Amino acid sequence: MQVRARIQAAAEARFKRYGFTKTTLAEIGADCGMSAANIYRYFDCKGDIAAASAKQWLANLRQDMAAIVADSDFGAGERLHRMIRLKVKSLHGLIESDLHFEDLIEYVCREREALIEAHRASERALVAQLIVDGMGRGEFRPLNVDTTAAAVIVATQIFSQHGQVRVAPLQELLAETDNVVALMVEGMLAR
Amino acid sequence: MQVRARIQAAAEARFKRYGFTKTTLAEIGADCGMSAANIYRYFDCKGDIAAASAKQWLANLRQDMAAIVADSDFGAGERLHRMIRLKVKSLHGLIESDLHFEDLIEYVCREREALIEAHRASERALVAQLIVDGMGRGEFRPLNVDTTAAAVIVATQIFSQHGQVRVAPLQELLAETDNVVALMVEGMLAR
DNA sequence: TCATTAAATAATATGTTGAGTATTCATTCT
DNA sequence: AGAATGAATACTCAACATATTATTTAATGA
Repeated sequence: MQVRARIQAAAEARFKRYGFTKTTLAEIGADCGMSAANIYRYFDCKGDIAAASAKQWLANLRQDMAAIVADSDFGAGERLHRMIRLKVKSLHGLIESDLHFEDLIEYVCREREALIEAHRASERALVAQLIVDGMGRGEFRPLNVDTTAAAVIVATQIFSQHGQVRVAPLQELLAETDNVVALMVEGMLAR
Repeated sequence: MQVRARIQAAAEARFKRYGFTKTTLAEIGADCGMSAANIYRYFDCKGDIAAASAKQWLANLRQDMAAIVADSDFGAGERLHRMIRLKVKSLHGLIESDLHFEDLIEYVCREREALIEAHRASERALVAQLIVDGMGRGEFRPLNVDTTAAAVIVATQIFSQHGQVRVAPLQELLAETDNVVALMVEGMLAR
């Protein structure tokens, strides 16, 4: 395994078990059989390791969402439902895993806004793709694709905020999510 | 003016100018010509004074929203738009007023969740009323009133979070709000 | 030359103290 | 008795010292 990947894996394991702030570079280095200083040959700073993990997690999520979008066995509305549900479930699972990922999530949300915003842009693109597809099928009425995609993402954003996710049980979150998406899909359908 | 009201007014003036945390009970007392200790005859704690102010502000907002709901010159969809816009504009105005209300808002959101939740319940009730009215007019299709009202409130909630409000300019917030509401209203319309 | 480290430095977190403030209470005033 | 206060107490916050940790640098070994 490449050194960089080994470092990232070791760091991820510790972030998971002890949290981001309570993990030291010395510990990560020791896990990889190297000094803390040497880590800087592979990452510019501690936060970059966390960011790399987060980026990968988001990329996985995106891939799973893309798979749903691509599955044309289902209607566009149905796929939208599934996509948003997946997103909510994934984040909830991460937070509820009783591991100590919370401060890593907080760090990334606070210090790496660009990462989050890029992911959100990808989500908008996926929804846009779904909308185009839905219009092509005659399932959706003619819509302003970008505006509508943005509206869907922002309206469901609340269900992916850790503050929100922490307090509500998954079932409740999913029920509310479904209601919001259902209403929006209904607004998108062709008459 | 009643003593309690005088205290509240004096506190509000200072909260507005200097912020919640930087205002001391001694100052509020001095403004009312009394000792800090005596304030405790009228409020149980400092936070209760802030809560009373917030409660009143929310009650005002609710009243303005109710006025919009009651104005049957407009269609239900149009009234929903106006109601949500008013909410977004009001909070934005409060935060942008360059006064120092921010820490008071944070305090209330953090320590007085019940107040916020009660207000949100009122909002849901107003939207529910609007939906019933819209259905009565034949403007809306038959809907599950409570579920739909909850969906509208939660989907637009993001526009009333100070974290969100602080970063985005009002015009942008309003545009996004309108897009979300428009899509949901479209989903509510009778065919 | 590249990978690595120990040691130096910078930044951050932790702990401690003192000052300031919220809250309580015994007492005074009316 | 109800209204109010000064003084006592408890709590919170800012400033400072200390310890940990992140990051840089100069030096070493492959």
